[in-house]
Amino acid sequence: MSTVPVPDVPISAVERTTGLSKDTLRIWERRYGFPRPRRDAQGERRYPSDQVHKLQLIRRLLDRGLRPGQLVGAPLEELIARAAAEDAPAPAAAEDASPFETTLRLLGACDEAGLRAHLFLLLQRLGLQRFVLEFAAPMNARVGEAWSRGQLSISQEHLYSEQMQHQLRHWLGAIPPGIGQPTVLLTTLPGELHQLGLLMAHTCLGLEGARCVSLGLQTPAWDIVEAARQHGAQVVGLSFSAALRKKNALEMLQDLRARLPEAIEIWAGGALWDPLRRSILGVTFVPRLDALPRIVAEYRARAGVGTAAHG
Amino acid sequence: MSTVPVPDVPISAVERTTGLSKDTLRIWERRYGFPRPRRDAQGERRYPSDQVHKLQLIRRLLDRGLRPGQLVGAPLEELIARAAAEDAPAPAAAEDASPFETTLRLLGACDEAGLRAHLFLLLQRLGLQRFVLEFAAPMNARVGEAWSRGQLSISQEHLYSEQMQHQLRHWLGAIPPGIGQPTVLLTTLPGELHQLGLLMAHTCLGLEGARCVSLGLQTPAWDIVEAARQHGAQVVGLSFSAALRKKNALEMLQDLRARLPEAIEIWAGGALWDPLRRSILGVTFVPRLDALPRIVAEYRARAGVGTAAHG
DNA sequence: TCGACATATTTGTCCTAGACAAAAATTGAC
DNA sequence: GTCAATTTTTGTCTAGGACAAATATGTCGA
Repeated sequence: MSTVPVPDVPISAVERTTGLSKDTLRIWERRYGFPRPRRDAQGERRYPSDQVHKLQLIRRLLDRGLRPGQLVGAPLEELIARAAAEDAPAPAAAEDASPFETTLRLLGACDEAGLRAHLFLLLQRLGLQRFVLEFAAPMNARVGEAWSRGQLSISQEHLYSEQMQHQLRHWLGAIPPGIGQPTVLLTTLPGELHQLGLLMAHTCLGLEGARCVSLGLQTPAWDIVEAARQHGAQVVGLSFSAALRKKNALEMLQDLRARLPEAIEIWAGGALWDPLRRSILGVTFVPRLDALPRIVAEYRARAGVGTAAHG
Repeated sequence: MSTVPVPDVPISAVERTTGLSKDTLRIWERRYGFPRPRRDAQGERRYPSDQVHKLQLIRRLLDRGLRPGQLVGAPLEELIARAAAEDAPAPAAAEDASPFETTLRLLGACDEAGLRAHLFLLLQRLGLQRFVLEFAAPMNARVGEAWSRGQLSISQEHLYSEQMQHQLRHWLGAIPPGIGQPTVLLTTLPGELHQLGLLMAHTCLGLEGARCVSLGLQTPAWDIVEAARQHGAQVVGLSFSAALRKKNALEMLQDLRARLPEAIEIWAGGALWDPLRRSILGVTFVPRLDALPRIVAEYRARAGVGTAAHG
């Protein structure tokens, strides 16, 4: 219990905490009658915290594929029931002792030290490549599911991402700085917030002997073009997560393809690509991480270059 | 030269790449006559790329403290002249061989391998603590300056951040997982995009023997409260960069303070705090990283606990 | 010359309410 | 069942007006 009362929040704060745009919040109010914020002295919207919580719950359900029309107007109890209903099916399956289940259990318990040790041992046991391909990639999907199902909180998902990043970056530093072919410039387009996909791709490409230069998240298209030139990259590697809006992602990708010299390839991987794969010429889609070795090999055959040792 | 013409971009894309809100873009157009986008078949704004570039230049000048009224209406040449005028004073000073100058030179040359080696050697020479306090902290400021002065591109700044992150995370993994006092939950508020500050704080606290749990970037206030409870944190450590809007930052911080149990302290550090330091009760401001040892010591004295060994 | 205070200007965010296209769901034909 | 055509749903965009917070300018006194 805090002594200071939690004040009703303005629309900008709700946009921040729920990820719903101001426009969306206003039009839901107009169409569905919810949320129904109070107004301050200037007539501006002030959202009570219970409405914000309900909006966050709605957001989670939306991410699971439900539609606003059925959710936004519904009473809170129904939302909670729906959330519970979707929680039921999955957790029944699978062996409890698998690395996946263990990870989820440690996350659920917020056991940071245990998680760190678990990931470390797993990496040592599998080796870096198998750790990434056979554990990290499916584990990411599991964590994402568990989060959207409400079984993990945002902070627990963050904890997972942070620990996994530590492991990957630690061992990534041990890969000899590439002098091989091709030179891949790794980054994401603006708006993308998920680092893990990029880091895993970096690891896989590094293990294939490619020379990787990573710019981290959110590089604007124009700067990608500049950087590709400056680093002498033959390939631009992009990572996408489900969080990126489809429409925006497509536009940005087309834009980048148009600005980048044709000789430089674009390899795009990550989530959310089923409807988009066909639509852009000159972009190689990486369906899964374990396709990267093949794609690198094909590139080398096409470009007439060998591995690091021969290039 | 690309065969596909670069398409004019919609307002949402301009918002993303320039950081100027849609409202701002529209009102500048109304007030200053710039930008002046074309309209598509539906009457929606389509910004040509040269206008977007000019907007990015304006944005950079705004960050240096100039005001929109003098910039937005001005012709491109004047903006470039102004940018050049502000570039003049700084680069004259300082020894060329200092680690700072060397880093900037390597960045300017986009020499990733050289940068990596330089940082590695520097870290080994100084040790982790001095590397963070005496090199990384001032270097960050230098890179930020150089960027806002237009001497470094976005991609070069990203490269710096990425390499520095590698070094810090690599050696952070070597610090024994803390069992000491206090337990600090490290994260940033939503909207924050800069990781380095958080990582440096993590390193400093780890070296003081505190038990650190990092959630990475952008944890909503409510989830911070939850996570602090679950991890048994005595302190929530927050990192702020200059990019975060002042008003939003203040509001979010007040909100968090109100929701968090009084027994849990908030330590806030980073840029942009001069005007805000006094305004929030119950928040300890960390003026610079090298103040952390003192703050930790004071905490221990106050709480009547020793270091890790005694706690 | 400098600081403190009152006034004026600048500037970003919020408001309303209407329009429309892309995405999703539904219907119909085969 | 599968594919195409239609309807509904849904988010983003538009316009100009309003206002308060941030910043600049002017005035006074030390």
